[in-house]
Amino acid sequence: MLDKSFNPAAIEQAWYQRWEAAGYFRHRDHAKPAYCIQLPPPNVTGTLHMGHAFQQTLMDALIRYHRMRGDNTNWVVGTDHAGIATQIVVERQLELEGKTRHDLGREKFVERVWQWKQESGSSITRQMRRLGASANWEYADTEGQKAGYFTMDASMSRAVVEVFVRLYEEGLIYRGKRLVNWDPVLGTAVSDLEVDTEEEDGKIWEIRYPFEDGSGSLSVATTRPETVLGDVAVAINPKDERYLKLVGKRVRLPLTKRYIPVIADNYVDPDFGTGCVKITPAHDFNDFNVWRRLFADNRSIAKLPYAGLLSILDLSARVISGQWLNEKHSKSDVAARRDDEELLALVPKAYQGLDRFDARKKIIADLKAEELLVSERPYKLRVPRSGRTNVIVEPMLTEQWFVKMEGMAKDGLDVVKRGEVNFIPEHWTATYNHWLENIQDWCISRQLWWGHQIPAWYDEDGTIYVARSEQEAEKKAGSRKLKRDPDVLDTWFSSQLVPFSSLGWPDATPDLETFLPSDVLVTGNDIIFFWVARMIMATRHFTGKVPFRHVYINAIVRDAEGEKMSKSKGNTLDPLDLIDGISLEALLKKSTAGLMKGEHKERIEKYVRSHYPNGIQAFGADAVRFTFASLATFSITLNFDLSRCEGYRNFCNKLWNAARFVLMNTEGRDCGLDEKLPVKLSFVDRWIVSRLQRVEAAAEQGFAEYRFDNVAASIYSFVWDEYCDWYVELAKLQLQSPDAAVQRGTRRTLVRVLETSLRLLHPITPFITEELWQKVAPLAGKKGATIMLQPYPKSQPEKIDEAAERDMAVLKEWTVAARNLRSEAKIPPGEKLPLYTTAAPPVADVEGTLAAVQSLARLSEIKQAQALPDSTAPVAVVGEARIMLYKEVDPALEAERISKEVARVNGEIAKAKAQLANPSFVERAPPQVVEEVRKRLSNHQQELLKHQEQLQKLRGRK
RNA sequence: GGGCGCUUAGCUCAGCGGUAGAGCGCUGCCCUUACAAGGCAGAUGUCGUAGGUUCGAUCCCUACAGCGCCCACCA
Repeated sequence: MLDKSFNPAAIEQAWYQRWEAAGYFRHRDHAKPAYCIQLPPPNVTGTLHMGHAFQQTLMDALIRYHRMRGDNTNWVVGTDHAGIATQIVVERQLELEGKTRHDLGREKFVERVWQWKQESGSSITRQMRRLGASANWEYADTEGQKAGYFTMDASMSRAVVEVFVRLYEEGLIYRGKRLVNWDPVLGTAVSDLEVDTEEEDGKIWEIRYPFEDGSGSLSVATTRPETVLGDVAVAINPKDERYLKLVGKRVRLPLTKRYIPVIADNYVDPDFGTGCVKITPAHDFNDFNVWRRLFADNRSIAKLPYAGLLSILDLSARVISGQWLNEKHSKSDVAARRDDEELLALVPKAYQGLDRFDARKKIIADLKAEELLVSERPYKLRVPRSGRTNVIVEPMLTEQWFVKMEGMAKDGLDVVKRGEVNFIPEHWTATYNHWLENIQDWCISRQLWWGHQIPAWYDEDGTIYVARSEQEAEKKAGSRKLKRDPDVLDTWFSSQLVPFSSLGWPDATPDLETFLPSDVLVTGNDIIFFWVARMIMATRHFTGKVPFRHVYINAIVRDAEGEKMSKSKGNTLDPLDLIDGISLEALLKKSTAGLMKGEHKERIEKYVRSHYPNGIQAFGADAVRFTFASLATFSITLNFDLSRCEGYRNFCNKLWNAARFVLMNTEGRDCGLDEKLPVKLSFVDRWIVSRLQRVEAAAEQGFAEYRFDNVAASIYSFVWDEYCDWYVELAKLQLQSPDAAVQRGTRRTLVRVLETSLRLLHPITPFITEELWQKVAPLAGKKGATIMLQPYPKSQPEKIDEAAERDMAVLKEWTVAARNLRSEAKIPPGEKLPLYTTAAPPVADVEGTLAAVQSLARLSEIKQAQALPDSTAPVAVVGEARIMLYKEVDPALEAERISKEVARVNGEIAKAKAQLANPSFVERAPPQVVEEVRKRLSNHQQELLKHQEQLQKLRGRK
């Protein structure tokens, strides 16, 4: 006998281990249709958060659904080496030991990262197992960790090198000196996507630049005064009448002895600020472009000697003495000038060595002192910060590797346009398109140690040899001595290859043939650019195929109030705490662990105490998964509500108890397995079977449309509202039947419908369904080691029985009406009363229906008569019939109740009449709609008459 | 500045051209031998505002308001 209530902890882990050990998660048979999902590989440093749990619930539901449908499923999983994130984690550890990575040296440091990874990495994959993820852990697992592939392992790395070499050979990867976003703390370039630009409160300053000839000055505005030191020109708009005559003149750069020219460029907006812009080409993207347009490729550069690329910051963003970065200036051009000496100290000594923000302060003070500061005003500006360290990035001119994006981007746009890849919900296509249409070349080199080292070597002359190995490079270089490029690749460079590298590419493996393209990618909208777009481009380029057919963009998980989850607010939830439960004390400790500032702590504690006064209950993985499925609409956000989770835990308990009831009434008895014995099915049996077909169809449709909410809701209401609330109650009655064939039919239906419901639910709630199925299935004549590999229920339209559904609707209507009379008349549940009716229910099985109503509404008997007894007892109108619950009640109260009914019906009548009185409605609306309204009107009118009759009777009594 | 999305019951959300739905919450009455993590009954909405299209609009169109997200080189 089952326990009285559902206890998830008792079953979950045991089942998972059994499934995994039995190898049920592996793909099985390449002759069957393939179904493949690629997991967005979580960072090895990561722990499971709500977003993961949500995504993985959906992926697992799809995988389990397709596995049950007999598909050859392969959920390819793995972890990402997460270059920057992981390096930071290990560097922090070293910090605690008082060391930096430089103390260890590159080789030892990388060793250390690997060591860390083996010991504490991939804890996230262990957490995924708690959720029930039926992932193919052994697939592409070259490290034997049962965590899938690792993007730094040998086979994945091989693909990375191969891709790099091929792209280089095709001329799509190049090395160049470009302005890039530079993180001065990490000391590396980052890509455009890794920079978050937020509006912040800052200041804008206006600075005066005196003319060389002493004829006055002009003013420029800036939000970064420290860059004054690197100015090489002042620009105005060529159409700006005010300044046109100044072009070619020189101004003195404040705080220095340099003179810089006034130039003209369309980039300048004459209506903004003073209409004059300082040009700092080595430290600003716009200025760099101006410089390129006007000087770099312009022969007139000879006339503008000092307008070079002047760098004034080192790679940690401290002010240096100043250095010309473009060759023309660094060599002969500058040296030939007369005023060289002035230039020797490009940046005054006073500023050298200062951090960029200290330099800013000093420069402002000095400008003030020299009366060159015109104004200082508060200003909202967009500040670019590094996504990882949150420090302000500095545009820095450095040698980096880039991937040309134009051609691949065009192809990426085409495959989506052609519908080979579809976004779900569809509107994400616009986001994808917009980015690809405006894509810039991708800076892929990072000045880090942890990652795939770039397979490029240089000889002493700086000639580049890109090769698959050092040997290959040496072969190319001949006798020259080589040095390998120290940089590593952007993490996304390897992740973009996952759709094919995980399947064995560059080898032509059977799995590559079978599982590419995968069926659907389930991922967050935040990595459409980082990952989704790049996978599409790379996979197309190297395999000619798309990586996946569908991209399901899942909602962002927020807290119950719709707030972003963040540690500093204390509103984060750990999926494992929802599964296992957690006490308030433990939760408090956990929420405030590892915090830097004391002031947050109080606020977080307050939040936690008020939201989880008793901690969090253990809901179990099934309830958590069901909650995620129910909330998976196409909305952009998902507000995770604990009370919702509790509701679905209750649902699991309901299912558990329904099974408990069924088992109590069927185990050891005749459940109709012997086909030779007669079986009688009532319309109630046929009704529940009919309803089951409809739910099966709804589930199939829901999965096909990725409407997990619809799948969950339709099964939920079937199990609870139909099977438990009505069928089980009526089955109790049928089990009392003296007819063995009726009993047999009832047991058979009870068992079969339950067994099918378990299979229907299994993709969403795997644990409870497995546990119950093991007990229920044999009673339905089914055998199997696991529900996981049983066929998913399929709707059989021939079992839809509309007559039974209609009759059941009448049964429900009568029952509810009678119960309602009881309730309104405040009759205690224990008291049984007779019910009078003026007509029989319009059903095939009148006797059976009346018996059911009598039982469900707790009536002593049902009597049919021409007229109702002359009584003030409560009366209801059900279809053609009037029914009376035979108990004298206060006529005034009863009159009031009926008056309410009359008012409601009158309202309906008025609405219908108004519609029919409109000639154009009657003429133009479809006939069946008009007919419907007519029928509704006539029904309501009849009902009204019956109510009025009763009302009169009651009034006569007063 | 450009783009996308949202606004429906107290809360969180489905519905998207023909009598407004769910979960949670709320109100009564019940520990009725599957389940109090439950049963039965019930209340609750000028479907953001203003126009338009239509026989008919929560649903389609336009404008406006509020909220959210993404992209963008205005110093």
